[in-house]
Amino acid sequence: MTRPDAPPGAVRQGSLREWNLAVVLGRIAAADRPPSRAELAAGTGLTRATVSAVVEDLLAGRLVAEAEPTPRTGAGRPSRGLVLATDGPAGLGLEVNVDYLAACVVDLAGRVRHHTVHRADLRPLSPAEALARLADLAAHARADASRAGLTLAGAALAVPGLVDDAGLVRLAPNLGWRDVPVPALLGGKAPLTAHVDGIAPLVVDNEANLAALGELHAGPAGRPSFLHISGEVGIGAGIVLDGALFRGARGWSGEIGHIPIRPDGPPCRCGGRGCLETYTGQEAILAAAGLAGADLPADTATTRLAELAGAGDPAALRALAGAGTALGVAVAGVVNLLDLDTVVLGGGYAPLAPWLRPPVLTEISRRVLTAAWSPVVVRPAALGAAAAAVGGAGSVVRRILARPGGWLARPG
Amino acid sequence: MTRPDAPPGAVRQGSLREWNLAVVLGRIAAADRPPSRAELAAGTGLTRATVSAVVEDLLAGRLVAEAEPTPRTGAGRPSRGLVLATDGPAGLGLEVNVDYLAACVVDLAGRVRHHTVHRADLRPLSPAEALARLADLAAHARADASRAGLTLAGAALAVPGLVDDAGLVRLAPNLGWRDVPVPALLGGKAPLTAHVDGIAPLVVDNEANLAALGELHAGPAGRPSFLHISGEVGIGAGIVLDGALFRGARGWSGEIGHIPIRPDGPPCRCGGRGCLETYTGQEAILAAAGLAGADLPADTATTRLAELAGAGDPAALRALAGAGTALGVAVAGVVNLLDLDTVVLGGGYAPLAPWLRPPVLTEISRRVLTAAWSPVVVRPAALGAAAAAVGGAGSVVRRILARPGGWLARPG
DNA sequence: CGCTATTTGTTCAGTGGTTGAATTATTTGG
DNA sequence: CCAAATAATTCAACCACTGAACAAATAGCG
Repeated sequence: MTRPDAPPGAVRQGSLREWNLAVVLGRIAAADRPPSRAELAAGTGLTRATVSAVVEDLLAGRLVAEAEPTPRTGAGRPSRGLVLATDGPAGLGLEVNVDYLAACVVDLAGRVRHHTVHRADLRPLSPAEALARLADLAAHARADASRAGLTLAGAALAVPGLVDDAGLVRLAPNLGWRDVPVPALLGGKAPLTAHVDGIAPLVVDNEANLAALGELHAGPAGRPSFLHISGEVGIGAGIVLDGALFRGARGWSGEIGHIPIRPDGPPCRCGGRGCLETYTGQEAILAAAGLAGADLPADTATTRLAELAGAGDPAALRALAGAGTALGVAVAGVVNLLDLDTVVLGGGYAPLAPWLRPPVLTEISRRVLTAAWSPVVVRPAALGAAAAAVGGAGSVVRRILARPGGWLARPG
Repeated sequence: MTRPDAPPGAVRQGSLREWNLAVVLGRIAAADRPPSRAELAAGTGLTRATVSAVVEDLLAGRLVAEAEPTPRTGAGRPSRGLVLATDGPAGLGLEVNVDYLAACVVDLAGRVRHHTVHRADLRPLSPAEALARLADLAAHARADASRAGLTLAGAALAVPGLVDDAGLVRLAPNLGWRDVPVPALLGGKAPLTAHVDGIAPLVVDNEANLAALGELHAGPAGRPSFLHISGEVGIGAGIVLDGALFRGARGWSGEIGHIPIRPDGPPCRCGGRGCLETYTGQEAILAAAGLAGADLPADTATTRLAELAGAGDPAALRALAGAGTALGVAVAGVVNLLDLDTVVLGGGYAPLAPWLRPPVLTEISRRVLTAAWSPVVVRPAALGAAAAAVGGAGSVVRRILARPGGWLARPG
């Protein structure tokens, strides 16, 4: 059942050590309390001698550190717990969205060590201007990280749109961007991050994908499968299957907004009819709640809607119930198809979760065959607003954890 | 982008060789013409010395053989091409379905070396009786394989229903089975297959899953993503993502039949309303075509429907157009969500593909955002009726190819 | 026919990394 | 203060890969 796929590449001599570095580091990262070398040996099946040698490399490379000795536990020589270093490599997470910019730094242990959000309507700005502002935030984050002894090993930028492999933003409708070569505009002058073999200096990715990754790493260890729905102007989803983000054949998975709800429903700007977005998109919900004309920034309008619903406003409640039912119909189909056990309401849906959750659950229990056996969890996202930036930064450090060889081999 | 997941297990000394055995074997399996040791060395990055040593192990273990020397090619010592052995391990594939039993043997190279189909209405029989008959087919297949010099290394049984990890058939509605302990009933007396470390002697799996695996292995090499739809009485789907079958959080993925098409459509036996199955299930299509009362076996009825449609019968054509449109609506949602590039019409849909394909394509082009960029292929299944048995047998040999160590370490 | 160029496959000393057992280090308990 | 217990390190042995030299087998050419 595990890894039925053919091995991708050959294994050369040194790969052995590289692999075991990753194994031991992964165990340290996944442990709930600092493990000793002996426990690592027992857990991995390696000998204590090997674990000692591996750990020595990791200590020298500032990837792990020895924890403070614990008070006392039993007889024998006390163990020295190992923890992920908090003064080694870190990831830089960036986000451009319609009404804010964000930058954050996440260390190896997954802790957010720096976080700045710059609120502003980005739509009037050109991509170059917006990215120049973002570069300022990034420089500030970099300086802050440096003061804390952290080295930025890579960066990930979240964009609300379709991105290709080279970091070209094909289309970000709500920003009004089209074919924007982000890496050239952002990293133009000096490189943002230190060069680390195997880590891309800047990855540009869809906001929904990175937010889903953030949710993945914020949650418990394991290999969960869930759907993370980002309800913004458009509705995007990040799909995590067996603990890995699934990007699709061309990297464009997650277009849940255009799942048909009623084949002959209202026309959608995608050309189809009755797509989910026409029922549950931000504009549709606000219009149904009577907030259409207000022309507030998206963020404010959602907050307003939540306030109205909390106060019992009938139009707001009706709008949210209708949206939740449509969302539930779509989600039920997805859960039936993929057998997911968790659905996360993120982005603009997170603050509306108290009102969206019940109708979604109703549709799931009505339509999902296996819901009776084992229930489906529907919950708001654990990470807050700028989840995508945190998720992006986290994806950088996760890659270092998965392949520490590149970091250890660096000149510095 | 490759393997961002943490390494699952530690790497001990001997794993190195084991891994390289799999790498070299995988290259031999994927090559379009028998590769030489030198070509393998160049392709894998290993030294010729290492490849020679690895190949020696594979030859000794009857996993590969040296091909007949080719006429002539150029200067230098002639190379000795390597091919997968056709007298080594093989997989046994079995299938229980509503109106037939099947058994087949597939060798390492993926060739079907034995295939028996026993047509009979299985519904009147008890599970024990049906499985006793299947055991006869299996014994015959085993004897035939033995005569050909093949050793059965494992078996896979396809069942049209929900199966749990232990091989217990929770529910197979069309067979009328519930909580049937298949392994105990089938393998009761003597083991079907030789014991091979790392290969389960008998895997019981959903028919749609194994049929999708068959389609995966019958297709070109690579890591494709596609949806394989088995249209029988119920509609199941096998989901292949990045070249691997996706089973879902609990192993129950693929319930495409209960994707909502119209939230307020006709009631479905699942308890929901307007599920795909109520539009495109075999019963629904036959009823719409006016073949409902005939009470033919499912297989015959489908053939009849294809004949009528081929002769231009208006009711049949109308029924198929309607079914295809509903199917297309569901498929469009799936393709939007998962960014698949291929949809395979299998099972009972394969013979109906000429009529189902056009409306499905219409809905996709109308509703899938990225269809304009890069088209979605909709095609009938390459494997015929008993695709699931072949797929199951193939999954056994694929596992040997992926982890040859277990086979090589066997006592015999 | 014999020689050279060329490519394949094997042999062998060398090396990196793991193994297993012995050894050292550090604490608790009597 | 010593024995028991557990943690971590040291070291010779071993396994698998590396690199280079070597043997094998063929085509081309005079």
